[in-house]
Amino acid sequence: MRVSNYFISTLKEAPSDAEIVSHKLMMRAGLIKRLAGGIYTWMPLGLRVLRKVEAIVREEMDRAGAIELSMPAVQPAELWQESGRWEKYGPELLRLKDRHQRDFVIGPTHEEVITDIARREIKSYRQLPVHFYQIQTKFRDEIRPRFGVMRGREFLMKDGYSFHADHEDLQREYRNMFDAYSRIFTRLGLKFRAVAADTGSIGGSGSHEFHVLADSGEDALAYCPDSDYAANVELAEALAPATPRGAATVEMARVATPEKKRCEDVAEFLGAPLTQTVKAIAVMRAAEGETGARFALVLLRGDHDLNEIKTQKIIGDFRFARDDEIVAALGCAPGYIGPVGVGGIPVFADRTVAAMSDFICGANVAGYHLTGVNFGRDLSEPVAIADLRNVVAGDPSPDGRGRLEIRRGIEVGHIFQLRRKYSEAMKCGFLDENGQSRPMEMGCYGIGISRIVGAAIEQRHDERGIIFPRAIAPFEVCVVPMGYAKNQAVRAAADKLHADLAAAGIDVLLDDRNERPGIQFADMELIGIPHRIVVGERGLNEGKFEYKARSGGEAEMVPVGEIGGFIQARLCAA
RNA sequence: CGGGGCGUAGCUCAGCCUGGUAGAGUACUACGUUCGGGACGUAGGAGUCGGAGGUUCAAAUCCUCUCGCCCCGACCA
Repeated sequence: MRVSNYFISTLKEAPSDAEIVSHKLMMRAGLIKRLAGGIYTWMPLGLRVLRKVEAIVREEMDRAGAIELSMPAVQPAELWQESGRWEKYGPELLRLKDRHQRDFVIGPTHEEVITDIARREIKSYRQLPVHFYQIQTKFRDEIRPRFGVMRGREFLMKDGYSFHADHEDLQREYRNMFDAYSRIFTRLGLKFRAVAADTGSIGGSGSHEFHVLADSGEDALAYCPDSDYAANVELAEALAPATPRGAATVEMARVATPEKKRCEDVAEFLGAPLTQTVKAIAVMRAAEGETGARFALVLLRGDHDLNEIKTQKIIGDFRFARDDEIVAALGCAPGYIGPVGVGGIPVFADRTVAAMSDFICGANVAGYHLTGVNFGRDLSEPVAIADLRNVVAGDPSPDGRGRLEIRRGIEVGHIFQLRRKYSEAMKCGFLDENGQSRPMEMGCYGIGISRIVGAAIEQRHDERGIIFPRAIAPFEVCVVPMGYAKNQAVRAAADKLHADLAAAGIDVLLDDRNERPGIQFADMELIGIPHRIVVGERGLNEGKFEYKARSGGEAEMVPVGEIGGFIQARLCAA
C-alpha cells in the first residue's frame, strides 16, 4: 500500500477530552474518530487493526470447534421479559419502540437470542454439545463512557455460547475455551493473566477473566508468585489473621484530634501505626436487619478498603449513608464516627478488625477519637465477623502457599459457566438417552475485540507513539524513502522494495509522500508500524538500506540484496 | 443520577473579570527557498464564539434556560 493511495490523518496534539494514553494515541494516529459519547468511527488504519484482532479470534474459535453465526443487534423485548432481564438490566439496556409501539432492545449481549435458537433447533442429546459464536457490534448505554474505545457504549465483541447435556461436558468446554483464550492473547502478542472472577449480574457459577496487564487498568488483580493462584481483587479472599486477638492492656481514653478526620491523619497525629486504627463506614441497607435498623456500621482496619461485593453478600444490598443520615443516627459528623456506644445500631466487622485490641477509633464526638478500645470490654462483639475488605499486597495467599501481589489489568475476556440459568428460565430443554426432558447446561465466553486494540496500546507505547505487536499492526513494515519525489534512484529502489515485500505476502506501507523526513518518521512511529526500512541516497551509494525496529535497538545497514530474508527473519522473530 | 470543570477555525488554546472591528500556534491552499528527525518566507482560505432567550445603542464577554463534553463516586467485554 502506498500512503498516497491510502488515508492517514495524524495529529500533533491529542484532543483535550482524551485522558489515557491509549485514547490519546488512537486519536493522534487517526485510528478512530469520535461521533458521540462512547461512539467511534473506525478509520481505515484503525479498522485494519480491528480486523486483525478479529481474524485471530475467529481462527482460534474455529480451531477450538466453535461455529460462527450472526445474531440481530435489535431484539424483541419479549425474550428479555422471559429471561427476567427486561426488569433486571436497568438503564444500561437501550430500549426502543418500533412504529407499532412494540418494545425492542439494542442487544448488549445475546444469551436470550441464542437460547431461543437452541430451544427451537436442539431437541436431542445427539445434537449436543454445540458451541455457537459471533463477532458483532454491541451497545451498552454506559453511565459514563470513557477511555475512548476501552469503555465505549458501542463496541465490537466476540460472544460465544455453548450447550451441553450435563455439567461435566460444560466443564470440558470451559477448559477448552480457557486454553483457546490463552492461545488468542498469546498470539495477539499481549502480556495477560487469567484470574478467577465474580460472576456478576449474568449469574451462574465458575468464571475466569482474562486481563491485559497495564498500570492504567481499571481492575486490581491479586496473584501469588509462588503458586498459580490469581483472582480479581473483587473476589480474592482475605484470610483471618493467623494470630488471635490480644488481651486488653490499656484503659480506653478519649483524646482530642482536631481536624483529623482520615485514619492516616489521626494515626500520624497520635504517633500510632495506621494498623492500630479502625475506620467505621456508615451504610444504609436496602432491607431492615434483625434489629430493625437500616443504618449500620462496617468496621475496617485504617489501612484497608471496603470490598463492596463481599459486603453486599453479608449485609445485603446497601448504599453509603449520606452525611445527614450519619448525623441523625450518631449525632456526629463523618470523620469522628465509631462503634462505641452506638446502642442498637448493628456493627459488622472485618476479620482483621475482630482480631484487634487496644485500637483507635472515632468517638462519635466531633474532634475526638478513642484510644485503647477493646471488644467485649468497651463495646459489644460485632453482630457479624466476615471478610469485608480488599486484599492488599503482602496478604497471605488463600491457597496457603505464599503471599499475594497486586497488579492492575484491563479485562478483555471473560468465560462463564452459566449452568441452567437461562435454559430453565426460557425452557430450553432436550431429550436425553432415556427420553427424559432436561434443561441444557450452558457456558458463555466473551472477548472485547475493540477493547483489545486500546488495551494493546495501553500496554505497548512510548513517547513517540504506538508500538503494535506484529500480529495486529495495521502494516507490518514501512518503507520510508528520503526524497521520493526528487531522487530517481531512491524512487526506483523504494518502488522495487515495496513491490518485492508485497509480493512476499508482507503487509507493507510505502510512504511516497512528498514530505520532509521528520514528518515521515514521526508519522510511521506514531501509528506503530513494527519495522522500518529507510531508502536513502546515502545508503544506496553503499548498496544498503537502513533497518530499524519500532520497539527499540539501533538502526542497522542491510545490503539491498539481503533485505528480503532479513525482514522475513525479523517478522518471524516478532 | 449527585458533586466539580469546560464549550471560540480540523486540533491545542488566548480573548470573557472590566461589553465596542474575532485572535495566536498548528493543520490546510499557492509560490519560492529548503529536505536523513515534526523547516522558513510571502500570500491565502477557514469560525452562525455550542444553542435559545434576555439586558444593552452595542454581547464571545453580563443574566436565564438548554444541549454537549470532560473529571470524581454506583456497572461490565
